Amino acid sequence: MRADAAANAHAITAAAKVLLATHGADIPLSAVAEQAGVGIATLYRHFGTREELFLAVARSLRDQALATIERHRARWDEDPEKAWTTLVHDLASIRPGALIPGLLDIAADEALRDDLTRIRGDILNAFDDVLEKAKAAGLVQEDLSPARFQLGLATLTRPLPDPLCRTCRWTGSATG
Amino acid sequence: MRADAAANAHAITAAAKVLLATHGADIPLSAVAEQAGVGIATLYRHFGTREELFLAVARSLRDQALATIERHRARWDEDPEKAWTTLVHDLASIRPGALIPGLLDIAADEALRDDLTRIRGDILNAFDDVLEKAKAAGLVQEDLSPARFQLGLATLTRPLPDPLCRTCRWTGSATG
Amino acid sequence: MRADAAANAHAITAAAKVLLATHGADIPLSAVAEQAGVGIATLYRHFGTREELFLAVARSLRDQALATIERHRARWDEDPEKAWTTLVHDLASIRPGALIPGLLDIAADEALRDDLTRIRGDILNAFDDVLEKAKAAGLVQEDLSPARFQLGLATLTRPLPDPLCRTCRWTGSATG
Amino acid sequence: MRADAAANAHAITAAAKVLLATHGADIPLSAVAEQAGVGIATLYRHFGTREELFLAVARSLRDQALATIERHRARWDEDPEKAWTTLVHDLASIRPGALIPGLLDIAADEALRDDLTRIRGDILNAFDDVLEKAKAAGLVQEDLSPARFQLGLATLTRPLPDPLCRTCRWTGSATG
DNA sequence: GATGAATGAGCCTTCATTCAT
DNA sequence: GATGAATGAAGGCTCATTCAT
Repeated sequence: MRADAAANAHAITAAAKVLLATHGADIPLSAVAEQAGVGIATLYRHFGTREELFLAVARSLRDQALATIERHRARWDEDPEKAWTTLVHDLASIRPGALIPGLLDIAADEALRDDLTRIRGDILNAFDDVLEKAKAAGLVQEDLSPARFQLGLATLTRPLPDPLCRTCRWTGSATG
Repeated sequence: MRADAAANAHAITAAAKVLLATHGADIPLSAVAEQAGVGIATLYRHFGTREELFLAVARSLRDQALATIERHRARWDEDPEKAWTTLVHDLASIRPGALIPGLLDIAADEALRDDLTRIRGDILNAFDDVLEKAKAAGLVQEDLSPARFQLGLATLTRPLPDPLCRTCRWTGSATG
Repeated sequence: MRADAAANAHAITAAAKVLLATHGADIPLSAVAEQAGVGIATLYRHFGTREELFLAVARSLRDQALATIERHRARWDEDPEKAWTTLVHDLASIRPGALIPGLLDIAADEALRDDLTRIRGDILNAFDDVLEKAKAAGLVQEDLSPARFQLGLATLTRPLPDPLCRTCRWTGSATG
Repeated sequence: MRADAAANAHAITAAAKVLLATHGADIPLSAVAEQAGVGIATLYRHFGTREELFLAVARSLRDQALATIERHRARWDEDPEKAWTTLVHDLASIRPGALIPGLLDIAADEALRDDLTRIRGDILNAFDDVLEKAKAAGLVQEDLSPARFQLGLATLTRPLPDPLCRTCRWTGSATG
């Protein structure tokens, strides 16, 4: 039964990640539960509050980001520019921006703020390393802080609230 | 009483602009009405639907943008770089990103899509002119399309949903 | 100006009659005003309350009914059966049923009940006459009271709330 | 809790039947919920939309009607006239007219029209049988179609919108 | 542990009615 | 006299959260 529970918890965060990335942070939690294939009560049993769920998603995204950085560590010496470019691309494809509005709610919660700060610290530390290398290779401005870099990633990957990315083409030339 | 009504309509769009810019597009319309100092029914009398209100805001932002561009036209010959920089800054301070999610809803509405397209066309035309000059002065890449430029402005000025920009400082060095 | 006002009042009751007959008594008074080509405030100036408007409609319908009866009086001696049949048909085409729900609201109002009773009395009196003749001619049951006759007319002419008399054919053979 | 839920669903349709029969189809659903002793959200959980609730009521009325016809089947051979009279009386006491305005809304809904048609078909079939017998016994006109018979029942049992059946006695002699 | 059911609170929208011009 | 504007109250519906099985 423990395994079942863990599997459910995982399915729930996975579902939340998918729905957050596509529809933004305003999704009904019942939609997350449905997407995860569990009942709404199960979701609440595992995460207690909406904020805790989002926090779990944040942890998961952090782990993805750290793993991504780790994965690129080797390539760095071969071809710094290539390494940096693909790293940024891969980090962006995690779509950290999707979580921002949700995380603001967490930051508003006295009790959860510290958890969030810790998660963010992990990320900033990892960014620090990698930015050093990038700066050494002359690939980014000297004064780009980890926080600033993170903000940029988040800003650029915030999802539109969904409905019709099809109908409404805001982009002109895709490469412009 | 015609004057009163016009004043109210103006107060409502002004309130909507403020609240959209700070809290994003998910605000209750009752909050807009309250901020404007009118009853909710007055808001609906003037705008009929949430979409029409947002469309009015979009028109207002367009007018601001066009006026901003106009205002910078003179400076252009003196100091192109300065002109371009301040123009971009001023356009960004209109915070076009605040409206995006709201406008998506409009674009979803068969009946309002054309209005939206027209508004956007006005802006793109104005951007076209100004981008030509900027390209001529070597200030932007040759292949930056008006649509792409607009997308960039909007992406970068999307507001956080609010609660506590105080508590949670995502930015590191402000200039980084 | 007096003539204008009277014309407006008349236009309003006429509009109310039309809308009541087709959509039932739940119509917005603003729709009545619009149909009459006047502002909503004009409607209220003339009728004060929704109930008074309906009362005016009731008076108008009463007048139509009385006039109808009068009109048939002559024919009675020639051909009683024909007279009775066409009379009933003509009375039904006034659609008294359309007003019933509205009149119930009036009857609920202490102050207006008497007006309503008086109007109804006029009708019942007229029915009394005519029913006597019909009974004498053996065209209706002896025990049909004026009130009962009126109730029957009203019941049978109550309008459906409108939307789709087209889509939904409740009637089978029209003559069955 | 499955049993509880079913009991609630039943209580809700029962409440709806009562309120529809007495106040007509314009009742607030919150009143239905209250009468059923449940919260408004419970009503919506069970029925989703106002139309679905009314459809459930329609099904219930159909079942009552079919059961009523079945119940009278035996008596038919003994005393056809008595059987027919009491049958009609019992069918009328189901007050099918109460639902008409509500059903019109359903008929307007593309998705629900078929359900409604099916329910109605069940009733018409049952009427067909019984009308045959009545015609054989010379109790009704040969050309009375089931649809026409149903229409008559519905027309005659449409409830008044309520307020004060006490104050306002539209009926004269009850038997006239 | 998992689940569906229940619920109140909240936002959207409409309408009867009043007011100022 | 006539008008459009303003407004609160009410009903429709959804969602986060809790409870009982």
